[in-house]
Amino acid sequence: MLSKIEKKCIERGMKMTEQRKIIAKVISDALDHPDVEEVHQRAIKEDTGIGIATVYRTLRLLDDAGIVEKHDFGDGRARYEEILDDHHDHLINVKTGEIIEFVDDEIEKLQVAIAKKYGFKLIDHRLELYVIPENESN
Amino acid sequence: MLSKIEKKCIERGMKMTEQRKIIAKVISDALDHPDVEEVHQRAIKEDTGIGIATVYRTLRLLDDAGIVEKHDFGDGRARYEEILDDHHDHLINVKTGEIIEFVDDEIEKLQVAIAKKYGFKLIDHRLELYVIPENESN
DNA sequence: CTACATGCAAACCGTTTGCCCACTT
DNA sequence: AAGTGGGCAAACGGTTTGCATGTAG
Repeated sequence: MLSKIEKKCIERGMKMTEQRKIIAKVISDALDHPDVEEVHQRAIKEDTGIGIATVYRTLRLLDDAGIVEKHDFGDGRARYEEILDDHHDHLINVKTGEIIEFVDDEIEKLQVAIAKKYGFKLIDHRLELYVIPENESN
Repeated sequence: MLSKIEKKCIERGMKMTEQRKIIAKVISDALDHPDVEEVHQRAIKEDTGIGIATVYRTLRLLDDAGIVEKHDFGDGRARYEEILDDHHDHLINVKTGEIIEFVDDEIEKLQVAIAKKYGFKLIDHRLELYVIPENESN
């Protein structure tokens, strides 16, 4: 009855405290890209005692373990999401802050090709499209 | 004998003080993507008195005026480069910190198409390829 | 039982801002 | 001469860390 994210944590050798379980669950349940503050708020709903420092520490651990991905969408704080099998990039509606996930195989391939062209191997990338609703002027 | 970056500043209504001229020149002369500290260091070589707050203020001004572009390559501080006619994206060698500029029209077009597909207009994007030398393992 | 995790508050670090003086226009 | 810009140091906001205590393995 361990969740799959908890299993991953244990595989990576993490000591699973109550707090870490809760934080892992919050991330796993999230449908969005919460920042640390938000993860903290959600965690607190399940166990009042969790400190924000623990959230920071755990999120870093999860990031290092390759279980979550840390994003920086340019608003000054980090946002997190669980790494699942499906890779995707992000489209950010700058009017509303809404974030849409998308995949485009062609772009993915082109990226690898570009890296190769310069003699490198692509190990990571960041592609973010900042957009506004089609009809609006500014 | 005004440099073209200075001309742009004046067009945008900036009062051109000695400090701003120097900072503009530093940016214009830069072949790399200096952070604020680095711009400050280079500026100081031409006029010992420039304060770092002025560098921050001027860089922000230049960014707002669309004369420079502010980048965040994930190392915790902002980096700047002059906006010229050539648009390009960045390839970052994570082993050395070296930054290579590249353009790929096909990727550019695909981005516009993706935004459109979701009903948006692309106003900005960020594409960064994090790479390592082709032969190295990690 | 011991090494490691937590909570709290203080420290950090890049960046911004208030204040008062200096300079551009 | 008037109003904007600059320098300094203090404030800020997100994140990290030292320390004493608690807890998973």
